[in-house]
Amino acid sequence: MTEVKSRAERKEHTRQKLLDVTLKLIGQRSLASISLREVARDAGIVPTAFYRHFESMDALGVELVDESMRPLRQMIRDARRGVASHGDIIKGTVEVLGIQVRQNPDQFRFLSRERYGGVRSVRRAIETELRLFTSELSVDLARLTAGFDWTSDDLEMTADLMVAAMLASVMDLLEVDARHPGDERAILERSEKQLRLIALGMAGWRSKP
Amino acid sequence: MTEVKSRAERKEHTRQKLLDVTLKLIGQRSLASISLREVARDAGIVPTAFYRHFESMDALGVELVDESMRPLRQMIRDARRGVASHGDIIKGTVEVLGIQVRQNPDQFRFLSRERYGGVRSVRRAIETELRLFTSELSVDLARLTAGFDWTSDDLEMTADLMVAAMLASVMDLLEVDARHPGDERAILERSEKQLRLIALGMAGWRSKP
DNA sequence: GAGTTCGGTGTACAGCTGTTCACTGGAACT
DNA sequence: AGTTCCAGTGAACAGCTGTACACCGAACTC
Repeated sequence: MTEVKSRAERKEHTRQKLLDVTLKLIGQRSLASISLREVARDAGIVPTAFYRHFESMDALGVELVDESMRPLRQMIRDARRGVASHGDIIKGTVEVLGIQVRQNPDQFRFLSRERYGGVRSVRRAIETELRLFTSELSVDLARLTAGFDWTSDDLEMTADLMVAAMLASVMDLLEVDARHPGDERAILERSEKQLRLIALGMAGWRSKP
Repeated sequence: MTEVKSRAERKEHTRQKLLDVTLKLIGQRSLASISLREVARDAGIVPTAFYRHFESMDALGVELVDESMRPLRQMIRDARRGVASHGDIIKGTVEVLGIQVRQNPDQFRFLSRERYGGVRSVRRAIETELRLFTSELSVDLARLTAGFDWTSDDLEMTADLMVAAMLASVMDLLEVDARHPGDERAILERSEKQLRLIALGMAGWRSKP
């Protein structure tokens, strides 16, 4: 049994429940079509109590972006650790990607649903975080291309392409969950090939100053 | 003045108006958050008359996919014609992409919004059309790689990567409309570089049987 | 121990939603 | 000319929505 005592703890608890419940609901519909009352109901509180935590559903959505980005950030860390131990960067990265998506489907679904689909504020929050993700990756790429005088612009461009490719795979992964697990492997293998193709392109690339 | 006479013509006219109005509304919000009454109101029709044309908003959405795919199909044709005359495939393709997005922003916005965001039936309709688009592209790629014994699987994989890259650019293009037109050029140039990077990768690729 | 803070409650209201039903008036068919 | 068809009407419905308001009672502060 989890004993809850302090008022602040209780508040944090229901706040988290509101976020969790919304994430669950996002699994089937878009944020814009989820009502404040519905979220409150599923969280076991009265509608008006919702305002004790967020001033609107949009505000909750923005908070949810932070929450959902955590698995993505974890992904970077895992992937970097994987590089050190595993050897094959690409294989390791794709493996980590598959694991994270399988472990946090709701978070990834939320991000892909609302990235272009929803309210402006949520969209911008996601785009900002994703840009951060891309520039982190381009830092890693800079390390790999050290000595080949890549411009930072070309590094960004390449990182952007890789992120686009990986996100497309993520979305494909999310669409097949009900079907055979074989599809998952197929998608991950294709993703690996795509990244390998890009890496091959990088080998032949010459930055123009 | 456009004179309308026949009953069938009148019906087709309001039907088209319903589709147009919905497309306009999608510019700001997602399909799921647009109400039947709102669409009917903007089309100058009483809510119940809506059912004379579509059995639900979801059904209208599926029709809208067809409607919105037309610019994309046009894009393929233009791009192919551009290849014949222009010489540089990639430059021509990206040019066509920029033009089509600028000319049909609402259609592209609808597709990107609802591709992952909305109702299952609409999502599936878009995914189906996009798969068609990808396989068309892989046919073109097959022609370009003739003699290098690429497997059809690898052709699909590459086409998929290219489509993902181009769609990501489309979405970026849609997000900047209010800002300076310089951003548009920057996005298109990055897109061109990305496709060139992939092409470079293709040159070094060896299909494994 | 008295007083304050504050998550959560319950009621209430105006406004919107999808869908029903019986209807109308003019084009289309015979 | 008489009849049928049918896109569009208008009123009515039950149900949902966000939000305002006064209130409670337990955890906190002093």
